[in-house]
Amino acid sequence: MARIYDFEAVEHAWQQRWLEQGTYQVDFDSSSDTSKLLYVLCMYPYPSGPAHQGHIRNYTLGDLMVRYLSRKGYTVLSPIGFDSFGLPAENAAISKGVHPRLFTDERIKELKASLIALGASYDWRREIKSHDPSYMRQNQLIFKHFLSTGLAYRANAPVNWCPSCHTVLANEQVLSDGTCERCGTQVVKRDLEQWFLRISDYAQELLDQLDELDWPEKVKTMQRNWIGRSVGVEFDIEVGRLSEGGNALSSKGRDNEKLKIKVFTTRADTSFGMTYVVLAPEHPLIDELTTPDHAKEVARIKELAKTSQELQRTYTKGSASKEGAFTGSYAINPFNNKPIPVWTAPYVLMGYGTGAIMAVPAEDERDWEFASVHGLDVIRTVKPPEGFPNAPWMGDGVKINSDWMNGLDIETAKEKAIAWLEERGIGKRKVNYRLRDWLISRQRYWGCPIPVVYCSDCGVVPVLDDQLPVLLPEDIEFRPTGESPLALHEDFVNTSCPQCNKPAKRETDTMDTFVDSSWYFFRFCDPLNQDRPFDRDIAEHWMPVDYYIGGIEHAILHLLYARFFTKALADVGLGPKGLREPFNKLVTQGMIRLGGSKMSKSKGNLIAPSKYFHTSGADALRLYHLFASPPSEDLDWGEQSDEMIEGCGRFLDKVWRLGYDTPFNLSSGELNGKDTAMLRACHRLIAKVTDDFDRFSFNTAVAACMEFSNVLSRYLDTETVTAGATTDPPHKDVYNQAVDTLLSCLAPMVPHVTAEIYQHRHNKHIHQEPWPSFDPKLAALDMVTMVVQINGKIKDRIEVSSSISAEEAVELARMSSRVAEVFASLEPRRVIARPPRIVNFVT
RNA sequence: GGGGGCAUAGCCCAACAGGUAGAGGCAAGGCGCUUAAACCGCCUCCAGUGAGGGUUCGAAUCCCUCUGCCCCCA
Repeated sequence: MARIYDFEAVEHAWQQRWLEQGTYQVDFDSSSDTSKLLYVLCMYPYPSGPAHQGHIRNYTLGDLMVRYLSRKGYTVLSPIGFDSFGLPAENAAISKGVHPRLFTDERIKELKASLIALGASYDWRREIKSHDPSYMRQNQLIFKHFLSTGLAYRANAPVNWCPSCHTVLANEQVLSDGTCERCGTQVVKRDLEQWFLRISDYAQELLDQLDELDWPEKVKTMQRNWIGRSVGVEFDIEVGRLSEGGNALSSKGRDNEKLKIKVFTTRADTSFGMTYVVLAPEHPLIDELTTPDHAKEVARIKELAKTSQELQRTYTKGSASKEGAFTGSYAINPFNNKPIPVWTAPYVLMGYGTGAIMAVPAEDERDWEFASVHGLDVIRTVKPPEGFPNAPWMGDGVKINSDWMNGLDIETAKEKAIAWLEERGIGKRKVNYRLRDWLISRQRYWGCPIPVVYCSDCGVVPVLDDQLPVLLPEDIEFRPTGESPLALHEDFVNTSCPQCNKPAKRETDTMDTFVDSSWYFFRFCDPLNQDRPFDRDIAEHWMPVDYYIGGIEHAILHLLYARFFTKALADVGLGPKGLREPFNKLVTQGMIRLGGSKMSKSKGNLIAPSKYFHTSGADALRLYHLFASPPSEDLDWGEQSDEMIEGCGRFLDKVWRLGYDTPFNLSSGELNGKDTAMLRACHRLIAKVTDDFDRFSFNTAVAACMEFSNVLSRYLDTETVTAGATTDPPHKDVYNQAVDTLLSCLAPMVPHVTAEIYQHRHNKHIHQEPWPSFDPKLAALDMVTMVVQINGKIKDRIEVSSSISAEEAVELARMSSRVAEVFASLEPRRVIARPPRIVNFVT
């Protein structure tokens, strides 16, 4: 399709100019007016090669905000970097034999080229790459701070282990049937000593401070659910003296030490309905409580738990969820001193609460199903509504079968039950969180090494600061089995103890890449700092991020970890003291879909944006992304997308035609009615676009510009004017103002073509011009159409002044012929007037 | 299984505090321009808002039920 300007040349020239002149470089200056500093940030990308449509959408939105806010007089920090550690690079190394570093650097180059070709405005001096040694060094310094303050610790935790590949798998590498994605072998759980960050210490604060954030409610809700606060009680259940045959419990005869099972419940009111106890198969007391005649069954359950994923274990209808085994032991319900059987089942997880539950089948769905399968007792303690079927009842009701709780409501009974346990020293009120500590160990090569050394004499010793960063060895072998390459690298593993200098072993785990992305926004404020991750004062001036723009898929993990890091950094003295939250306003963009599913590399349904740079240009592609749907909605990439992008290109051609060459024969006399109408349209456009930008409604801003261009082209009537055939030519000043207004409003969205036309017209840089202002009086319409209704049915439309009073409006409406007809003989019962829009008569 | 979002013309989408269902674009068709075509300009076509109920003078908008699609959690 032929275009009237050479968009590739124009776009390339401006991109070079912005790069060479450092147009969007900003610096912190203690004299700057801090109220005029803004920080606009798009989530930094994982470098997957040339940009995909999701990137284009994200970085177009961010760039628009940067350019718009700059012109409103703010100093806007707009950095970009690359989240460059991660599994894909390592997989490529295994399958293609490319070194992850080369692979990654190549892809960063490609992605960076796409971002430049998109015309996005960044302060490139601040570019960060997570795999850059200077970034790794600071990452490791932060880890050491966390280690010395107890925020980082080591503990045993189960990992997904592929027995055939001899390797640890991330959850996403385990298929839904529990097999290894690479070799198809059944994955098992295996305990490993691993590193954790104590995010759970911050659970309450992470929950509370959500209230203050200008984030989409949806994201806040997801985080609340993820943190999963529940209030309840933790109490001990003694293991009793009865065995199955009614004989004294044989178990190792520990008379003086009664065995106790600790359970957590949010429904202490149902304690009288507790008919059994279930331990997680990994529970430390399992072996002690299992009697010899049940050992085989219990062993089977333990094995089952090892090989199933958490999802399968807890899923109500899942195959593993109803499995379980009796241990042979009995516990004593402290409320009524009755013996109840102790079971073990995979549906109870060791990682949640105490790893043991009191089971109340009558008031819990999963317990009910389990009890039905295994023939366990059910005792209702809440009276279900009349006619309720034979099923668990979780709703409100009066307590029954509960001794001294009978007749109470659930809330009161809960309180009394907790108090009862506390008085007797059996239990304690407790707040429990679903949020668990963050496991950051990855048994991988392409990540930031955890900077510690294991010495047989000194134990766990952090690597000295002056020996940081611990770098990844370059000469590394990647086995197709996926074994951790670092663990196999003798020179890397064997080192000396920083304390005693004796031979020692290096930690071979690397950090979860979410660690890298949990503080990069701080580093952007002070990216070259060698001594510290960043200077606190400088960070304090830019932080928090004013607009954080990124995909909804990061609603939970990344955003929660980044919030945690902000608090933790402040608490260990690295971050700005009072800064508890990193992202003030969050803008989440919807996904790009193709054929109903998410467009992604793994699905192989990418439509590469690069071709559009050549066929329609970056401006047209940007405009399409802004125009096609509101940012937060998903965008379906369909057959019409190409046509719409072409349409956007046609619109830019039109803008070029309207503005590049000034037509001849313009008037310079008095303004006539046509001229003032055009002038008012200018003010309306500025008002509309400003408002739309402020509320992230870019699709309507584009539409307003298109509408305006139609008005302008009708006003101009180019053909007639250039032919000199009109007796009523447009006014020169009005025409110029109209073109400049259009360019000005479009500039943040389509930066190249507007810059080019503006340069030609005024020899000035449009992106450095102030954002246009408007006169609200001129922006308002003076005449509007008022609707006259009778009983809500439209009877007439009248042109009225937009400032009409209610009385005048009713009077005019009554004079309307169809209304006058109806009300010639009867009076309306009611008149509703909402000037200047509507008058409604009710008979 | 639980929570959330969305549903308006053939398609993408507007309608901002309940007040004229249409701003803009894509596609289709027609006319003009042209030797012809493309480009360009003008015009036309097309829905009563997923279904049903409720509140209201008035509902795309608020409430309830249902259906479909998507997302998150289990």
